[in-house]
Amino acid sequence: MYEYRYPHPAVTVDCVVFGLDDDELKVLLIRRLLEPYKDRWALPGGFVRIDEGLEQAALRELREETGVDNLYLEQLASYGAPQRDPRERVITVAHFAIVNLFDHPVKAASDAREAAWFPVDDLPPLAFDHQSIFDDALDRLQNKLRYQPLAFEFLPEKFTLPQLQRLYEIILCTDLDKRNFRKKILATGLIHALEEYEMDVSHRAARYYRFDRERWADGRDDGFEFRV
Amino acid sequence: MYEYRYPHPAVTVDCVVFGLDDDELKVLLIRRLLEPYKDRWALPGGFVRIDEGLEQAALRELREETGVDNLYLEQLASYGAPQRDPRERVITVAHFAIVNLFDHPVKAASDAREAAWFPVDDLPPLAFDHQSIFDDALDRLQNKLRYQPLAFEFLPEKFTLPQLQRLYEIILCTDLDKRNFRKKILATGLIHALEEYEMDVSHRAARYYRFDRERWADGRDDGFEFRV
DNA sequence: AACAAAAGGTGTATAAACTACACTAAAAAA
DNA sequence: TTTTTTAGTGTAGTTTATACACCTTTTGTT
Repeated sequence: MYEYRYPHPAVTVDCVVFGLDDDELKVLLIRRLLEPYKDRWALPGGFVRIDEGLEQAALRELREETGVDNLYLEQLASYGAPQRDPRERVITVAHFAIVNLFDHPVKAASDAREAAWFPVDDLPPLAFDHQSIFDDALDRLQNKLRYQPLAFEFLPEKFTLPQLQRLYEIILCTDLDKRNFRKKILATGLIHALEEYEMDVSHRAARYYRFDRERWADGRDDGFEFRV
Repeated sequence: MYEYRYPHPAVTVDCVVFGLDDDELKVLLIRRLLEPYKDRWALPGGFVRIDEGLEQAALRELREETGVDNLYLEQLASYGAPQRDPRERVITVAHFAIVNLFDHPVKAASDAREAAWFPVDDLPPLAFDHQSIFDDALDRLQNKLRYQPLAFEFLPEKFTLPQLQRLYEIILCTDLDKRNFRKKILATGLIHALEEYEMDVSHRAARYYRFDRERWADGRDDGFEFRV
């Protein structure tokens, strides 16, 4: 047992993990094995260990519960309404994550837990306040996609412009003009054409491009001035 | 004593409170009375009580430590590096705040604690990881000022356009063109001219304007499309 | 009373960015 | 050879952003 002079809340991390699967934006959920909310779907997450950082805890829980390994992760916000967990006071530090399902398909979790990808516009009822955490995460994704190069976290190293445009259209729920989209995305100077083309498609093959991460990291001041 | 089956971190809130004072951007600090970092300056904050929300805790601590009452407050981020507090594991949920020092001058703290406003570009050494929390808060302020009507949180109900422009120039560390600034700020449709003018100035009196909070709250979708 | 000092207030021309829009090119399948 | 399907390209018109200089109002000074 651990003793404190004052009551301490428990602290957890939870992750909203987005991925692009089958031309749909999906989120990764796990089914709860224990009360409360037993059998309900929930965001992957768990208790922060006493000697690990927040991001470290999020990465560990994701690996343990869903086998997800290689991903983009940033902190989203903390949620601490006093009654959000019926067991005890629990404050959760929510994280926002993106996995590239092309290069790193998510295998079944190592333990017995059931994990599954759900389309973001058709979620089952979620445990705790996870629906509102999810809503905040989706807002963040839609906003940040407009002025930061998040899109490339969803895509393989080599991607085509129609693929990239579809991604924007799917996440932002909008139609974009093909010519204007290309003009803007190429004007950033961060996307380079490769001498490779699609194969095995039953129509004209699209050219592959890559995102220049180094250049983005360097000239971060210039910003990713891409607004759709 | 309080007992738990697993170790629990302590959870605190800390606040980066900005204010405009004497044509300078300042931040509110308190001097620590206890170890660790005794006598160092620190962000106001303290432990979250077991039955209060995070924002509620932030407001309470601010009132207790600095007497600040009426302010704009939003969550900034959480900081949980395992060794950030030498006593025990402490995770802090940092908040971002703005006080209007025109209408609500900050009186001395109720308890014996010393509180003071420091110019943001001339801070004393801070306790814990508070410098890096402050840095993040300043980034947030500078960014958000460009596309959200945060400026009005610093100013009195009635303000002049030169006053507003100076605020932008001070916070963004830049010079702005007077005519273009007025054009843009008025184009938002959220700032209304009053039939009142400055008095007791030894030069042409500036007109007063007010920010239309209701209209902003309504048409939030339209956004505060103000980019400097 | 006139003038100087100090800050407030106004418009226009140019450049840059954004939007709307329609056809040709390439590859495979019929 | 033709059809189907998707990739790829340019321009004109509109909107938005930028650069820039003078007059107005009030007070204080001579």
